[in-house]
Amino acid sequence: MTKLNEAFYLRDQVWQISKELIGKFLFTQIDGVTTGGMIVETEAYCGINDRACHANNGRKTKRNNIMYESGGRAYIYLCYGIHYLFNVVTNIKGRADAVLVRAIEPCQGVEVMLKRRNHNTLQNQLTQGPGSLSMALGINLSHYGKLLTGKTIWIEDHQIDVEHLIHSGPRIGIVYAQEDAHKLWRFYVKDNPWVSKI
DNA sequence: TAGGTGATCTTG
DNA sequence: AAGATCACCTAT
Repeated sequence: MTKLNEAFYLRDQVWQISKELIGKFLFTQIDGVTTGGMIVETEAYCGINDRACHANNGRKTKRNNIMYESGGRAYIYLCYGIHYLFNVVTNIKGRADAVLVRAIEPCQGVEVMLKRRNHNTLQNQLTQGPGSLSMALGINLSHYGKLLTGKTIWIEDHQIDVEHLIHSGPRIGIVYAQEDAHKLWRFYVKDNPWVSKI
């Protein structure tokens, strides 16, 4: 039950970190209420040479500038005008890598998550897909840039060994990325019902 | 399967 | 300045 420390996030090779985040636990604490669950699906986005990454070709805007800071912070952005997507910034300052968390298996604060999502009963859609997950956890732009070593958003290691269950495939929704669209940088727990449907 | 919604990029 | 695109989700 230890919170991942800064050193975990400061490393290179974001795809490795993306894979290691499977089986870890993502939490938020908002208004005294903790919500969260086990990460079951992630995608790696690798700096200026990855055509699918927001920092591709050195792009740096008001939206993505936090990607260039040192790892261990939250990069959150509005997608399609509606959904807030949560990413984990990794690598040292100046290297704009990030991991998109795409799905969690809920374990804490289910009642509050149901309310945030306007759901009555616990179903897989509650935290399936990056937009849904963020809404369930109450993540929005007020969390932009927050340190993941802090008390609002953080990730814990519960010593669960899922490595043998992790599969990989191409990332979702990035067909425009040409040859990079074929990279196997999406990681997920095989046969886990909380993983998003393609 | 279409449409909502807004930041960013591209085109003229 | 206008138009296209986009790391998505929900209800037809």
